[in-house]
Amino acid sequence: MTEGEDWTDRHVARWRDHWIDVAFEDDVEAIVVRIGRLKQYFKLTTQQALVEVGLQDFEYDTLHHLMIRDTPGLASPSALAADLGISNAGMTGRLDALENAGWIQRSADADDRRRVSIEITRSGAAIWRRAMDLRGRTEHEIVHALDDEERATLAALLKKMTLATETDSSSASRDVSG
Amino acid sequence: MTEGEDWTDRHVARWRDHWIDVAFEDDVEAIVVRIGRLKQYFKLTTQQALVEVGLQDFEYDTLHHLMIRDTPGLASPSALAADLGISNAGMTGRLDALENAGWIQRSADADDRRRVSIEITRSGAAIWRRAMDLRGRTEHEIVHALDDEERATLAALLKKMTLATETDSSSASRDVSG
DNA sequence: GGATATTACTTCGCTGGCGAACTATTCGCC
DNA sequence: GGCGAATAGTTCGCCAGCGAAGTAATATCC
Repeated sequence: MTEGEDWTDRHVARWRDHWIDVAFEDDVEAIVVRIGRLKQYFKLTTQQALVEVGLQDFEYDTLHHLMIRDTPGLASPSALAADLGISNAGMTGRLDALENAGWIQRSADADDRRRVSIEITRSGAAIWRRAMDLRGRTEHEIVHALDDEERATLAALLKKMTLATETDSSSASRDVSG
Repeated sequence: MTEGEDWTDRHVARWRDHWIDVAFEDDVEAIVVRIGRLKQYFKLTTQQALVEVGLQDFEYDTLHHLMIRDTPGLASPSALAADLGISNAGMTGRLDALENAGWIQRSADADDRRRVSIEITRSGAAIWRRAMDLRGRTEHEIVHALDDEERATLAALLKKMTLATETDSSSASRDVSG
């Protein structure tokens, strides 16, 4: 249809024959695989950006989710863990690291002393911003392989699918990372 | 434009104001985030499928990549590690586990005794098939939130972007998981 | 043809994350 | 108002994966 083949075209072509006894449609497979590969690509470029600002993956991930919540820069450990899709135990570890680096601050809640409040520090917010900025560049570049109209179409089609996942009452529609 | 808002709509709306001093376009962000969320959803449903067949994530991942290569069911450890995007050290660990479970078989190459050949066993192929089948169901369901024409459009738009990532000469276009 | 480099894989020490058990606090209810 | 259940977070033991060093075989070059 357009110029060349991408990895997925070759993948699907190679496998059309093998999928005889497995429920399989190439167009579904092609879409799922391309989504996976794009995500992976974004992940790789994000990692490059993180190296530049001196941030590890899990550190950025945590700061990012802390910032994009409805109460930016402020959260409880368990709420943040749920957003991130990690266990509470893992959360404790991440917070130890971040607190140690001076990017967040733990403080005990006065009213309910079981609760701990996580707050981003000035330097935490600053380094997150720097990472965001770098990360955005490659994403911009790739997504702008499409023109304005195509981007709008793509966004709408993707949304139709995300709505399907989010409406789905099953447990799999639980919180998911951005 | 369509019925409701998805998570991403709310996310972008919430953040439009905060991104003043960061290079940011909502349409790019919306696309990137939706891709991430769809990938995450597929990952979750795959995991559910894996629980049903009694396979761990890394086991399926390895068997899958072993099967979808140009030489299905046959590979060298390092080639497979490259496909999977993991280190050779990690590969050794995975192969130990898979060999132990009887799903793959290691054998020394006669010509070059540094080389090891990995081959999938009958039971390895069988369990992979079962997992594939289950995994495919949810993916089908979600992707079929779109009609035939929409799927074709989506596939083409995604391909335009994957081509951009794969053409990109930078190191980030290295092999990526499917 | 023998020293040196390269290649293919494995072993080692360490780290992030998980589930389960634990601690401390608050809620609910009679 | 006091006892059992629920809730919030941390500690503990374990596992998968990483980078670096190690081992063994082959390639290269004088």
